[in-house]
Amino acid sequence: MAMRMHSAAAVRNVDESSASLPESLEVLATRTELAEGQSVYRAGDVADTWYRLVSGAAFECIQMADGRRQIVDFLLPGDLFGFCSHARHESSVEILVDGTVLKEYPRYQAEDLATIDADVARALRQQAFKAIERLQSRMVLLGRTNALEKVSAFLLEMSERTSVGASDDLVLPMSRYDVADYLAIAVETVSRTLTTLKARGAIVLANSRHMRIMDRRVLEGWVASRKVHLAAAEAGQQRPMDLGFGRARPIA
Amino acid sequence: MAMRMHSAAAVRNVDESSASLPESLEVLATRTELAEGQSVYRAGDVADTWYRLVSGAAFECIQMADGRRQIVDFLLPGDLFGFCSHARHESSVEILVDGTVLKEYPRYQAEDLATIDADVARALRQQAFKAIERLQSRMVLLGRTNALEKVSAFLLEMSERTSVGASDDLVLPMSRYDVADYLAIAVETVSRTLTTLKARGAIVLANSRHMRIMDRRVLEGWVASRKVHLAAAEAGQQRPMDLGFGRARPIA
DNA sequence: CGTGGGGTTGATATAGTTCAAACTCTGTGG
DNA sequence: CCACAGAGTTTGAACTATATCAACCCCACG
Repeated sequence: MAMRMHSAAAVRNVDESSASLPESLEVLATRTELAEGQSVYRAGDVADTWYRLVSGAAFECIQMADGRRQIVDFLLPGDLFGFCSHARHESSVEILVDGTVLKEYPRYQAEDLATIDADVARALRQQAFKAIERLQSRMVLLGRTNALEKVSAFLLEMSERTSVGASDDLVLPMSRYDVADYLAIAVETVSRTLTTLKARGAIVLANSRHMRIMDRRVLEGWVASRKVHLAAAEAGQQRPMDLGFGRARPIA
Repeated sequence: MAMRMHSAAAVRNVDESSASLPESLEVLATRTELAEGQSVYRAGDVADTWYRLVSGAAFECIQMADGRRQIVDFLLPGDLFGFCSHARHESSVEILVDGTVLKEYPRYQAEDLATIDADVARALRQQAFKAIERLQSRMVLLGRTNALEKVSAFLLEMSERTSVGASDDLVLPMSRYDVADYLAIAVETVSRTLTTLKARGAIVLANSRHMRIMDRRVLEGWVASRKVHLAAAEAGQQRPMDLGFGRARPIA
């Protein structure tokens, strides 16, 4: 099971910082450290715990009847997960890198606390709303868009989520297979697309997981799936720049 | 703008029933009736209201820079929407059928109420969790799966969400274009796929929006994207039945 | 040094997009 | 009341992006 270690994924730690969970909730938490390949929970398990990833990385996925899987989200430091409106989980969560640390919050204790502490309730609601928005953005990406758009947007997303500052260095904690199941394209297509982006000078690969973004513009140029009001805010010539064979549809 | 009326979409009313919002929240609500084509809110609008659709139908969509749009959700009676973690909306909501009724809840009053009334807080959280699960299921559908799977799953979803009892009659409140933008496939593909399903005896079309499901099994047979533990529960021979040219991948 | 998982690259097949045209239905105006 | 108009829908034909199949490379590890 355990694969060999790639250059220990340089994902920042977010201990108390970005997550912004009230202290009253934090005292309920238990700390756990897990190894690569271990699962936090599986589809069908009782959903009696919420989690927050402190360091490392994981993914949440849904297994399908025919053996395929869809990775629904990559979990990075600060992310809250394990929410479920039922008694049992519909998805599974698996650890991507050795030594991933997470905090566990007993669900019913936390819910009880939320009935008493309005701050806790608000924080939870806020986290849920954020999750909804992230899912919606991801739907846009999954739905439309071609492989170049998907991979470009993926790199930008990961860059934004994992980098400490505005670094252009990017270390992916997941394999090409994982990326493929996240973007819902074949591994081969992921690989080919990265090669294309490399050829266009958008990125440079140190090794398969470690890359540097050389030209964000090229990546952004492919992402037509930006929401309009955001795109509009960028002013100027933001029409998807012609990269040689671009064929953005006529603007309605 | 206003298109002609199709046989007034037979969508059930869910007045106080399924929604299960606490009475204390309900007293804040305002009732509004809207016509087809009107928008409830647009991307960029201030998000100071939550909504619940009482009767009729609407859709939530995200407009993209190149003119395409992704329909993120169809809203049917009982559905709560308008949640937003920011101050402004990232998506738009448009009415699909004339005379759609919705209730409006002032966001900040509702949030204040949630800090006092734990029932309100719990109901909101629960609704948010449900929304997350629905979005995840939809991601699975969008991501993988071919046109037949998408359309079949769509019909089953709509049948489940709109029918009062276990009726096999299905009246779609939306156009083929809307379906296409929901499933992220071309209109032509939607049309062709429906024709295929008709030819296979899965459905019968009264008119373009009104159909009857003749053989649920055929539809379900295409939906390999069922989650495993659900599919497993169905026991027996649930391997995607051979419909002539099925080509489910080998089971890992 | 061999093994095996991950990754890349190539050749081929195909599902779905795109372009184009015809058809259906409903509402409108002469 | 019928003809016209136009959106919505269906069907056809050609094209293409991506999946699929297959080979190969690379590197860590035993």
